[in-house]
Amino acid sequence: MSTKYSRQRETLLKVLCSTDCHPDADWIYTEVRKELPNISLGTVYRNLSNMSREGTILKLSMGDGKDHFDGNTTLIHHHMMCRRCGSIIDIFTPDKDEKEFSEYVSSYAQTHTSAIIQEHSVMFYGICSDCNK
Amino acid sequence: MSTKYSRQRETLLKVLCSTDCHPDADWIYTEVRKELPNISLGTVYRNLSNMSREGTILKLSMGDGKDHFDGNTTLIHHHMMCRRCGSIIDIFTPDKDEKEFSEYVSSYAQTHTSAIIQEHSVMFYGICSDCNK
DNA sequence: TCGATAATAGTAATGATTACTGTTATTATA
DNA sequence: TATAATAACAGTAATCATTACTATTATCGA
Repeated sequence: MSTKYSRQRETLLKVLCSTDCHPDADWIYTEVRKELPNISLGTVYRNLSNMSREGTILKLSMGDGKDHFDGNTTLIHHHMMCRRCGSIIDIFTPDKDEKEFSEYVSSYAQTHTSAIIQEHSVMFYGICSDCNK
Repeated sequence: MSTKYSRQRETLLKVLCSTDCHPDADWIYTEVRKELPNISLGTVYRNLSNMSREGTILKLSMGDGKDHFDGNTTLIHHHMMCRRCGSIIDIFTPDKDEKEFSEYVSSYAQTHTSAIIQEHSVMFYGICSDCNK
């Protein structure tokens, strides 16, 4: 069951990678339809699900009832959800700091449990700079 | 609009606090019905929502499509979801370490963004000790 | 005891996501 | 290039978690 090319998936990925707004499936659906008016919502969901499972994109569950997606997987960074406007913003940190941070967080948990820690995700909540003006 | 007592809420809280399995709304509904057979699912959701907003209980969004709840808010701890069985387990850490950890995580983000960081949640993913046997 | 109203039960509605099915597009191979 | 196998699709129905609505009930202060 090798992966076959599809224009739908290519376009979807292009749309997702050209924004930093961490959209949900419906936003992506709306945007992709501007280029492929007949794409189906199921196709959007299926591709988002497949690509996040494979690690091509990132799925974010921030507790607002729907999943958000991030096309930027090359540059490690964190996310904050604004309590006022609901937007999700990136928090970029220097690579060297990030390595240390990630190591600290995972080993912090690993030293206190007999389970095997494979991954972790850190979510921040607060007020974005736009809402704070 | 002061809060009035209700046996439904009391029972729900008692049920939630007497387990460490981080149940979802439906599990809680099933359990509470053993004591209050006529409680409605809406009442469960409304109370879970109210109590987590007030901080009486904790809502966990771990990315499996539904919310989980934790009645233990007095002892700060972390959570890991098992990739194999889906269960959520607690990771307890010494109080002094926890303070330092929490401070480190939030200041790590705060020094790299102009947004106001208010809270953070750290979720771990891996294989629980039961699944690792 | 009574009145105001918070909370409820029961049900309908919503919103996000998944499943299904017949059709289309991709790709390896003849 | 034609063909055959099948991955992916469009369109739609179904599911699941959650919220909204409404008439009734329970709490609680006066």
